Amino acid sequence: MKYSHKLSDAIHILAYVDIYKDDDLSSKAIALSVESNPSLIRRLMSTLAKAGLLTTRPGTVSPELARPASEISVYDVYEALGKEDLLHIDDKTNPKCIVGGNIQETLDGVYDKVQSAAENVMGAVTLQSIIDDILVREQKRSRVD
Amino acid sequence: MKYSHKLSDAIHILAYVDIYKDDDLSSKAIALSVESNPSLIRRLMSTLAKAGLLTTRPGTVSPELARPASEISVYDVYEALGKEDLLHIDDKTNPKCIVGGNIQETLDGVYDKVQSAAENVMGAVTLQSIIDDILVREQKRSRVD
DNA sequence: GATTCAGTAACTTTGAATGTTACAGGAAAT
DNA sequence: ATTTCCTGTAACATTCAAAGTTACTGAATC
Repeated sequence: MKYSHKLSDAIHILAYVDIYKDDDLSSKAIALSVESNPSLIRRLMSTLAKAGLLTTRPGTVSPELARPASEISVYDVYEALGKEDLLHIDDKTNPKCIVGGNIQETLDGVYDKVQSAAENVMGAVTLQSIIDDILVREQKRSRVD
Repeated sequence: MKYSHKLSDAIHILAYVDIYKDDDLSSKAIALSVESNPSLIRRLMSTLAKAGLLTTRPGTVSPELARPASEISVYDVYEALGKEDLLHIDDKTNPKCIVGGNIQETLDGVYDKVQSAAENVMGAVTLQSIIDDILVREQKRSRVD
């Protein structure tokens, strides 16, 4: 398939809303930063709002983080977007075969462990740390330029 | 995109080769178990052979694990298939923006940590443990049937 | 040399993602 | 209150990597 970067874009949006809180936060302005289109940004923002990470008011340009960036983890964003599994079993295997008939459940167990490990790391990274990292990198950039 | 289950199928093949080592190991027979087609199986087996996990001889039905199942990890298989990243950054963001210009590198760092955690778990799971799990499940199944 | 099957290349189909267009409705300003 | 700007959302189009398919070459065995 096409690779998804929904998670990256959602984090981008949240970081943008925080960093540019006193500037233009319209979907159009954010779309320019993401290099995407306003509709996609609104869709993502709507999802984030429904998950309680962002507050918005229809008709107004007023997105805000629903809670401090230090209390939003990458896992929260990942969860908001529907927790797309990282690995996928093949759910079409021959049940009459010793391997085909059992491997789905076996791999489910293995993939669950992989998934949990990944989610634990996501849970340990806050939006605030991402924002800080972005700002530090920006300072380094402007020093060189 | 379509979800990939290459990893699942590759593990399926290796488990099959070990469990059915005294039976028909033709790509056709394995395809019946995977419920896929022989060509796809051959492609995957070719990749596994090139990575040194499987030995084959052209023209003969003689696939064998290149080393004991206890010495092959899920990570080895994952690596053999090209280590497809689990999370993907959006590589098209506006470099003129504080967020767009830095978030790719920031997220690279975060995703690397997620990736490593996932790979560590994969490294701790052996093909042998998967085979054992399959066989145990099969015994339970036949007891009930 | 006929048959079987591995190995591989080229092409088609599938499906989930992003991109696009359009429109109804809320908010603010004049 | 009507104009303007924006959000929220639905419907549709496009993209692109995966799996599926077909076909061919060449190795091994009989």
